[in-house]
Amino acid sequence: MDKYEKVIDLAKRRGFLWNSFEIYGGIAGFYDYGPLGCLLKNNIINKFREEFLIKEGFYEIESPTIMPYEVLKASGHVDNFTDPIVECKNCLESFRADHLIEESINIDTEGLSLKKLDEIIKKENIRCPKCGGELGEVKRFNLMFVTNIGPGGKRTGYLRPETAQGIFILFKRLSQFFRNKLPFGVIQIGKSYRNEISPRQGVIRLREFTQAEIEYFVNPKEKRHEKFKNIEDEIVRLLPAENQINGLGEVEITLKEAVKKEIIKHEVIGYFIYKTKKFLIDIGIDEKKLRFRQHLPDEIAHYAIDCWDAEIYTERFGWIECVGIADRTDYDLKSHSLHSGEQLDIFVEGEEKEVECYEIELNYKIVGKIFKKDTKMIENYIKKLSEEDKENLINKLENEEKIILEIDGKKFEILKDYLKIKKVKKVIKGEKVIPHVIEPSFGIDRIIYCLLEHNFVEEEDRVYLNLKPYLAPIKVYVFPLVNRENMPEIAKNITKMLRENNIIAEYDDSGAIGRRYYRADEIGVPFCITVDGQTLKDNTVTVRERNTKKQERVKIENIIDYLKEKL
RNA sequence: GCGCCGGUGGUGUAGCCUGGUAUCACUCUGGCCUUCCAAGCCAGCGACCCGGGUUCAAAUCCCGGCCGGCGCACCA
Repeated sequence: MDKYEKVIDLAKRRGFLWNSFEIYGGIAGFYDYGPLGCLLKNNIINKFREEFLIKEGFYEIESPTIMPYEVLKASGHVDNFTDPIVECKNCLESFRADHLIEESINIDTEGLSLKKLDEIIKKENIRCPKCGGELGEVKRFNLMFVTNIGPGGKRTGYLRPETAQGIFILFKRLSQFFRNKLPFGVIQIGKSYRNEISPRQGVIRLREFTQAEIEYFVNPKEKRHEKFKNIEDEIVRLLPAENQINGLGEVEITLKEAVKKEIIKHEVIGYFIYKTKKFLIDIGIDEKKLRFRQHLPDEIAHYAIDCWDAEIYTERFGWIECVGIADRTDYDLKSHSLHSGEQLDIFVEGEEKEVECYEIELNYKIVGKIFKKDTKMIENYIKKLSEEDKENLINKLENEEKIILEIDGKKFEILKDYLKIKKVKKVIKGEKVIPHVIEPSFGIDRIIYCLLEHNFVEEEDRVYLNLKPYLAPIKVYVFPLVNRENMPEIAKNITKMLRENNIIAEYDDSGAIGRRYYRADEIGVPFCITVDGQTLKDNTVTVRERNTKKQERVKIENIIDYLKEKL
């Protein structure tokens, strides 16, 4: 039995993780969180909120998990989140088109279009490897789950493949919420869906999984971070792209140096690498089993300029990607702006500059009488002119005494005295920019598995989960040492008192005391309270700490304070 | 999705080859006992992955599916 098996076995037996739909045979890629798993997951997510929402001043939003076609079209998922497949016309079996070609004629199909793949199959007369039948057209298999919105299936929807898009499309609302000041950070925590071809490795690769994503919007010209100097001496373990290419290993380096040497592109990414490390270590990931690996040039998304994965070491799977930290630039906002027609930018105050420009107003007394209803149209036209166009117009008017404006197919003759032209000096305080977005994206399910594995401790005579008290699903077990002399009643009352003080506690009086300790240890209960003979005399109980097994006598009336201090 | 291997109470298993409804241990539940780390005693709950075929009869043989493991592929 390897460690993975031991951990999953424990998780299943004790109610952390279960295969979904088990009584119907199960479906790969789906897992249920049982009672303890759910508590643990919520505790982790709350820690995430503490670290990013409270301490960083980010805010959380929650958007739908079903998204209309347009959103995913704009994000590129409809077109690019796909594999090319081809179906046999005879036996209806599906194959990866690119692989079929590579196998049959041994050429590289990287980057070829569907059409091209189709042509190759026709030209080379590639046939079904199973039955020899003719192959159909090459199609895309999209890894998104498709659904219909509303009756009649008129609108196509998809289950979101990432939570990020929900944030991007709220950009206008969000920038207003943050009073139009960069930088700002937005969090979304929730389910995402990918119809994986062959999900395996338990909870590591799921079709429905929980992401906690941050989109941190920054001025493209300002990728420094105000808190970087506080953390720049922190040493991190990095595996830069260059080292991977040259077969070199990891480096231990301060963030300051990594940014200075341009291993890490800029301070913001550096800062999030620090925050990610802090969060993971705070919840109990083993620091020795954590590293940050930079994406290689051929694996990084084309729109990203730097990307680092927090990788966590597991005994069975080796290093697995649990967090991705990417600078996605303005790709998403630009794309949504283009497709939606909304301006997704923000005004950034910059250096004060004095510029000369013209102000043009209509001389309404004259113009109004002449153009009547069309006046408004001319007014709008003039307002929208750029500085350059204004200058051209004014010059022309000077030279030719009149100009003809053509607006919406109508022609208007404008004379010099129709306009009031003023040359003014204006102070410009900034410009409109499309923010860049730095995205740390956490795979919560993977992190939970790694956390369980790293904190699964085997001793000669017991197994325990070394969960931090604040993360442990159940905080306290309460036992009567023996089931007589009122001890069960006292223990039950203590359990009740703990629960009334918001401490999750369980009562257990079955079997011998050792067995109860064992059961509690196995699910990571940090404290066990035992009511014994002495309790009857002086109202004290023993509090036993999970890892050390050491006991301390505490007065019942002080129990709540005692525990709250440690949780 | 391909190839190989596997699937029996909650867990680990015996039985499968050579067809006749299932072994043992642990866990779990209730009780007794027990004054601090899986003690003991009594009683109890609990399983042949699903579907089809062969057969008087299928956990057992055959086929398909599902799930799991490994290898390949995939992982924007």
